[in-house]
Amino acid sequence: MKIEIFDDFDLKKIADSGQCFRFNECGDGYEVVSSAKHLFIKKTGEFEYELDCSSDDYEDFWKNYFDLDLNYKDIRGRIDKDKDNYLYCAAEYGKGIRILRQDPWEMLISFIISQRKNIPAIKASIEKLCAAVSKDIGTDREGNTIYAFPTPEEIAGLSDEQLASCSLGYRDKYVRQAALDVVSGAVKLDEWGNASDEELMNGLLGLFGVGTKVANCEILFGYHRLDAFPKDVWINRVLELKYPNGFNFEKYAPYNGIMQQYLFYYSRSNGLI
DNA sequence: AGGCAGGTTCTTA
DNA sequence: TAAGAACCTGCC
Repeated sequence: MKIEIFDDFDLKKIADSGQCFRFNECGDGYEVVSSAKHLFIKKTGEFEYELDCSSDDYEDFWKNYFDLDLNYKDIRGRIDKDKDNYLYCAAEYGKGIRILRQDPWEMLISFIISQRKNIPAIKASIEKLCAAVSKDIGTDREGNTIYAFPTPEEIAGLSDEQLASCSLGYRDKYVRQAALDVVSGAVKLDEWGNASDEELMNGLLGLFGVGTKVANCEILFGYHRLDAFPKDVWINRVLELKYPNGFNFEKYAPYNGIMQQYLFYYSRSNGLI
C-alpha cells in the first residue's frame, strides 16, 4: 500500500538515529523488524511511501509504530534560533527523525545489550539472539530469513551456551535475569506503562544491569515518554561543551527526549561539534 | 598490541 | 557518598 507523509519522516535518519537496531537499509528501501512483525518500506515520491503491508496492518500497527500522529514540525518550532542556535542547527540537521513506538521488552533487552558496545556490535548481538531462537517470520528483500525478537520465555529457555553464542559478554547474565524476572511475574512491563514516571524509573533501576542511562533509553524508546533524556557519552560531551550553563529542560518539556535525539544525531554525524 | 566502545556493578575508603 | 577497578567482545 502507499501512504503520504508531508513532514518529518526520513527513513535514513531514523535508521541512523540509534533508537532502533533492526531497521536497516535493504535494496532500495528499509527492512524494519519489531517484535514478531516486519515491514519493507520504500520512498517512492517527495511525500510518498510504499509499504508491503495491508491497510489493516498499517492502521493497526505501523502507523502507530512510526508515531505518525505526533506533529514533530510543531515541536521543532519551539526552538528559538537566536536563543539556542546549536539546538536549532541540530534540529534542522535531524529534521525527519521521529521517536518510534517500539516494544518495551525488545527495547529493554536491546539497551541492556547496548552498554559499552558500538552500534554495529549491538546490532550483531541482537541478530544472534534472534537467530538463537530462530522463530522464522519471513524473508527480506535480499533473501535473508527474518527472525522475530525472542519473548521473555524464549530467552529464559535458552541454554547458557546458546546465550553465550550471542556475543553478549558480561551482559548475558543481565539479559537472562531480565527474562526470568518477566517470566516469573516479578516484573510486569505492561503494568509499568500505567505507572508514574518515578515509579517506572525506580522499577527499571531495580533490574540487574540497568542503570540511569539504560533506564532512560527504555523510558523514551520503550515507553514513548518523550521527556526522558538519556545521557550517554555523546550527550554528556554536548552538554559539557555547548551547555556549560545548563540545558533549558523547562522550555522543551514534555519533549526533551526529542531534543536529545536531535543533539545526539547531530553531534555523532558531525564527529561532534 | 593496547585502547576503547551509547554503562553498570562491585569494592574500597 | 564517591571515586576507581573490573567486566566480555570485537574492531581499529
